[in-house]
Amino acid sequence: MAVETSDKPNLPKNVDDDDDDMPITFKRNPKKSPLYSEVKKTSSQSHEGQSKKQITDGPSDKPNLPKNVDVDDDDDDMPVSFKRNPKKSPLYSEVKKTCSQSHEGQSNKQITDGPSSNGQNSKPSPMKPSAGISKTPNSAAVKTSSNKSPVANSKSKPLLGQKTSIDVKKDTKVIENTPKVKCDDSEDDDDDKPLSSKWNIKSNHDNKVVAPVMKTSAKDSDEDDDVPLSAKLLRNCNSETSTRNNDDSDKKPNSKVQKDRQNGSSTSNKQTKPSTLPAKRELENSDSKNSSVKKSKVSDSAASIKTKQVTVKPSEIKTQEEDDDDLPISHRIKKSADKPSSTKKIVTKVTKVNKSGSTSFKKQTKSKKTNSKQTKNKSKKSGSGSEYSKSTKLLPSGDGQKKWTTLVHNGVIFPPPYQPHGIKMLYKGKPVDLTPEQEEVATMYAVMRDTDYMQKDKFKENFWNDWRKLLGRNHVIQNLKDCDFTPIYDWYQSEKEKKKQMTTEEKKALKEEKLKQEEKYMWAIVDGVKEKVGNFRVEPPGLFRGRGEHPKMGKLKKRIHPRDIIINIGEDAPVPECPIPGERWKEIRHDNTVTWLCYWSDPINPKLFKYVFLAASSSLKGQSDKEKYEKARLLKDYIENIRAAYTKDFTSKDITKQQIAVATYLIDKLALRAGNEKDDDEADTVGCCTLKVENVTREAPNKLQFNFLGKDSIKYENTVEVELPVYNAILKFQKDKGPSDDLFDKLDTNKLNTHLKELMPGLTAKVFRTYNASFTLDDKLAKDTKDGDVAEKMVVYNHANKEVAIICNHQRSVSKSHSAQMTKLNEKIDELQAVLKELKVDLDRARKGKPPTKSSDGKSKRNLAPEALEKKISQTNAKVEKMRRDMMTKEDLKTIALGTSKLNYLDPRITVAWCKRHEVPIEKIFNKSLIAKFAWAMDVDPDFRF
DNA sequence: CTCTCGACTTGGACTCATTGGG
DNA sequence: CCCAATGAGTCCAAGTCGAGAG
Repeated sequence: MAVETSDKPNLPKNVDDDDDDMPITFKRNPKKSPLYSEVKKTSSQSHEGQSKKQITDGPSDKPNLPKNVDVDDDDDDMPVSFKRNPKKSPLYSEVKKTCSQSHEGQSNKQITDGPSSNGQNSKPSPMKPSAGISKTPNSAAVKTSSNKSPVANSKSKPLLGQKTSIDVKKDTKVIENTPKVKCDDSEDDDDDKPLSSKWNIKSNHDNKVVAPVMKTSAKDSDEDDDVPLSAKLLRNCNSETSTRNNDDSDKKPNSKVQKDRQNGSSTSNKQTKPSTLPAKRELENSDSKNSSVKKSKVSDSAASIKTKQVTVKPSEIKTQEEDDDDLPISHRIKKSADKPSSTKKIVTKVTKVNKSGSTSFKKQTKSKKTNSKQTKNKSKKSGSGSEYSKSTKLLPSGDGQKKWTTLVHNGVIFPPPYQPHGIKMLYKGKPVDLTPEQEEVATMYAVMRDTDYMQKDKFKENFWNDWRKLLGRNHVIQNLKDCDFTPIYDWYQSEKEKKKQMTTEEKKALKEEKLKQEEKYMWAIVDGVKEKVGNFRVEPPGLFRGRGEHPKMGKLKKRIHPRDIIINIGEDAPVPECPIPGERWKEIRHDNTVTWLCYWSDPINPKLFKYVFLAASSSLKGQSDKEKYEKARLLKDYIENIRAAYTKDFTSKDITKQQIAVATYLIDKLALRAGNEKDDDEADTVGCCTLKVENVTREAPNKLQFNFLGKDSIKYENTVEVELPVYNAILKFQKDKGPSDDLFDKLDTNKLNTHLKELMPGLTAKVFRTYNASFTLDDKLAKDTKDGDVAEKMVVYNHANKEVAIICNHQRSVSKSHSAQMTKLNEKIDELQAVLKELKVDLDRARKGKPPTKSSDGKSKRNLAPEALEKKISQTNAKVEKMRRDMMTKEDLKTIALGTSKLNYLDPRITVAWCKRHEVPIEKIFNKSLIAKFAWAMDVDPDFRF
């Protein structure tokens, strides 16, 4: 059983192996119906990751299974969505989190008063109800659900019951008690039972009735919903204070008053003194004092509130946390567990994460609700409509939902002002005087001499246009051609050299200095928990380095000032002091429906913004990451029917439908990106919906050759065998069009996604990438992992990872030294071969009692026993083998980037569970930052399957 | 409905620090 | 111990996608 179970799920993709073999599937199916369903699924998945070029898979897959047929039939009659939804709908809604919540979220947004607030206010409004898509009912649910679970079931049967019950309990607890203590308990529970297990379980159970996933969510949401994660965290943190969420919300109203606070500048002035102020301030006293002083407007109540909410002192936090950071996660977890009461109320990040992780999905749901509620309260103060809020479960992940309750941070750090070097460049051979501003830009250009940009006319042209504006019409310098930047370039090189020459100590000192300056910007306190900030450094000025043939490359990206920056921070938090004397922030907002801490508009394209977010290891990011993977897993339940549906539409008379079907097929099979429309002032790249006729070449009888530039102008080349109807449809779409016409002229990403959403709640084009990537990993690992040592298992993992990278077309440029390295390795191998040869000769001689030959340099060698020689030979052989393998891998991976998929597409729970099952240390696969980022996945059940 | 805005994820290259083989 | 290769971390460009405005 076991075997079967495990196998089944995975089967599908056989990239390498046997695509055709339906046999396998078939064989298996017969046995267990449940399994069979799984099999089927798999089979349907035909994609193959194979080498980029070749993906051949058979279309055949889908058609085969009997079951499919059934399904299909059903489906055919009604839209897939229909069938399924009915059952699920309720659940489903939960999952989504919907939002009917229209409550206000707005209030938050509110803006700032600030003088400066130019028009910017337009933030999105708060929450919109996103409509829950209740519309789509599903009927297929039953089937689906039954299908999937087999695996899980078999595995965890015993556990199931248990776990489940536990879960429930846990949840309950949580909900009910607010007290921190309880929370802790709950946490513990969670820890014991990995999330995954929960999920699995649920899904298993559900089987017959409802789609697993959904159910889960439903459950969760119900229970947990009331208590937002953040709240829990908060509690923990504050436990001492005994502050609760409620308090917060209650207070809010008051806080609202504060709203009027001035923008940072004024505030900052007041605050000015201690730079650290902000950080410290939340603390108890400091606050009260400072706050009153600082914020003229802040009401006392507000201040007090503040105190309560953020109990943690930043400084303290830091210390603790920092300590923790050094520890391995596991330790940290433990530690945190221990910490509780004694230490401040600070919850370590890890703890938090775990917690969230365990329940995150649900929690999230609830948190939203709660949030919305709170928000409302805030703005209006009254309305607690909890019920109301509840109804709004279905929030679209998008926004409108409250993301935090309290947010404290110190803003951003600016690059140092330009230091003129005074080196004169030459114009027509003569030194030219430049103002510091002119020199700064000249230096940016000079420094790029060695890059490829210098070969591009567009780059030079754009640079010249911008620089010329700085020089002024009548400047000596009249054209770029006669400019010689060499002196500046040389100066720059020597500066670089100097830096390199610094002693380690000097470097260290410098580093420390930098750290000291930056430290306060590195952390934010979100709902009482200290979290790392992602990019707190404002981008320095420079020349725009667009990728591919970007029309704006070389343009001057001007310096960003505080007056360009909009700060988002808790109402009760001190506005960060403006680091540049005499300047002030553009605007201060208190919008808790978004996660950014700051933003400014992109100087190159004012329509775009640059945001400062929390780091990937933050729970806010972790939560959404987890949701992403859960959504992808949900797709697993729908994929069969979705495939059946689009297959059916390959021949639809409705051209739009047909295009949607084919596009969906390509996205599913090839993991193409959606392909939004692009402006003319962007590089000309495409995704699925924007494919041009010329990007796809047909090769009879049924192959399609793709060739286009995708995101980041990375080339996508692939020839794939497709199902005949697809081939014919492409033929039809290309007919009577020019090479640069849109292949899918009736389609855009909006329509496509709208359609996808009818098939599955929350489904969008990019979910297929996540799904296919994670599914492939899970499948490959299950299929290919054999007994062996860690190194061998790593090979299996890396191979699976590589396959995913190929599917997703994650490329990297070949390193400059690649060929040199290969040559070197080859030489070494040759050398070793020579040694081998000699050793063999010596062995021969030794066996005959003769002395060894002389070594190449004429020296005589030691007389070795034949056994010793044999040993040496085998060692050398092993060495050669290893080198060969290394070379192959290196050559193999020279253009493939494994990191991207690991970071963005592979559900970490697959990896963690696999590591647990096969006793591979997780550190072998995830580095420190990945472990931090995936903290939410670390307690997954070893039986977890995607 | 379409277009634009806004927020957030994805992604390759660069930079800096660490590592490990000679 | 030294240096190149590796790997971690940073940077910031370039996508995706929801939602509101028109």
